[in-house]
Amino acid sequence: MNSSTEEDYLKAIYKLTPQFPDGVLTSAIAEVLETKASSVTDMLKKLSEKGYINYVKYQGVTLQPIGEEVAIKVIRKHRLWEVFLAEKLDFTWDEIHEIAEQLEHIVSVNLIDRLDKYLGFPKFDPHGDPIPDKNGKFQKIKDVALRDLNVGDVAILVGVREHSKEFLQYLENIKLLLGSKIEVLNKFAFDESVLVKINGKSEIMLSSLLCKNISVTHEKPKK
Amino acid sequence: MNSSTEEDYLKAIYKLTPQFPDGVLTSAIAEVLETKASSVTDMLKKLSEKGYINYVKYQGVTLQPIGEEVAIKVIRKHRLWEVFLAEKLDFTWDEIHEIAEQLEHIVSVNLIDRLDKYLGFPKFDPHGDPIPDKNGKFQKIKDVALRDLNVGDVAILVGVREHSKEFLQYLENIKLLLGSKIEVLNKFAFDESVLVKINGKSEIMLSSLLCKNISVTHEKPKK
DNA sequence: TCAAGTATTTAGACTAGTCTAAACATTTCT
DNA sequence: AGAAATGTTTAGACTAGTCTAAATACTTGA
Repeated sequence: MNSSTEEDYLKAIYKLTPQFPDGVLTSAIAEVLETKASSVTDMLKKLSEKGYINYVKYQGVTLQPIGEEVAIKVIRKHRLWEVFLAEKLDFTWDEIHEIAEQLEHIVSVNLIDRLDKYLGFPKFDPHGDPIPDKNGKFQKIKDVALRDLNVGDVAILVGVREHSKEFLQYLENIKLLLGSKIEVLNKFAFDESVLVKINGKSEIMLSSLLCKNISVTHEKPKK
Repeated sequence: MNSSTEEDYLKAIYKLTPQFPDGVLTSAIAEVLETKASSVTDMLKKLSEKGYINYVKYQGVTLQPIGEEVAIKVIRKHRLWEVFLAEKLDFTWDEIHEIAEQLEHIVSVNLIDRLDKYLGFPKFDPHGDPIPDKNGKFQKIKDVALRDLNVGDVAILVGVREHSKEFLQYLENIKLLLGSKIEVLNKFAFDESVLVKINGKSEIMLSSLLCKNISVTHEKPKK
């Protein structure tokens, strides 16, 4: 059994792995967990002794299969609870994350599979991120940043790459939600802002930073 | 903000208060929390300093209004989650308690009120215990132990006074559930066992211990 | 290649919660 | 009332996790 702190570390390492393929750095973990590097070092030693990770002093850390399994399970729980909060309890995009941060650590053999069934085995969470199934498998969606579309392209919003309250609240405000249709009307090179039409209705100018953090695809993801 | 350990202590004190009206004893708290008396003493000092309880060395402890409020909130959360687990996820009577023990500590201003609404503002949990509303008010049901009925009495099962897995599993097995109709056919003085008919169908002999822990009433509780 | 700068680890201290063993109160029994 | 039994508290130690400050390793760049 792992403590919820251990789970948080494993999840953080898992999420950072794509950016640090040959070893996640201590400082990167410290930053996402909002803690100090020295605390991270302590925990890495512990997780290494327990066999969850491969840790070489000063060289960063990679997950062992068993550690990845734990991380994926936590992510599965997190995302299923997010679906529950959004669909059943009508929480908005920006509210669900921090509640799910707590719910993801609830321990029960059956609970999460029953919840999965109750929700109809959803494949994506409310932010468009894929939900691992019972066996830890999930579909990787081939998405692209809104920034990389060309004028005239039409796409569907399938995910966000940033989960801050401010960002998500802004998207809710302008009604730019999962599944929204986005047409690129114009792109302005000088500040990299993009003029789009949302769901064939409202036109709005999106900043460079915004466009970098919005994932879109030409195909609608299958539910 | 209170830690979940503090919440557990306040809840335990609250539940023990009826048995110890002028001061819950350290040893009683230690027993229900499955911990040592010395640990309890430490925590009582802390809760006392924080103003949640009234603690006099060697004299036991009573709740301050603010402590009672915290306890009732935790109980509200516990019981609402139990309703969710039983009604939405089809968990059985004996499984829901330990999952709810974890869920009761989830912190969110809105979560529990939304859950309450989603469940249709239930007044009783799956064990027949009343659920405090938003303001901490709840109906006290006037129940009586099955043991105290007379031959010929007919009653409805409205609650249980024991929450062990073994006890609850037994009741599930013999289909003696919340709302079951119970007719007292005979009482045997030598071992205080009772012969009953359940829902007008099966006849069964119930032991003294069982009858002590089953709460019944002549009126059906209003949902 | 070696000095300077940056990142990481170690050392030692702190908090929350727990425990055992010893000291101290309270209750009970004669 | 006083001794014995029981219950409670204190003292000191332990674990998990965190922190600051100092020491150490790695990286960069002249």
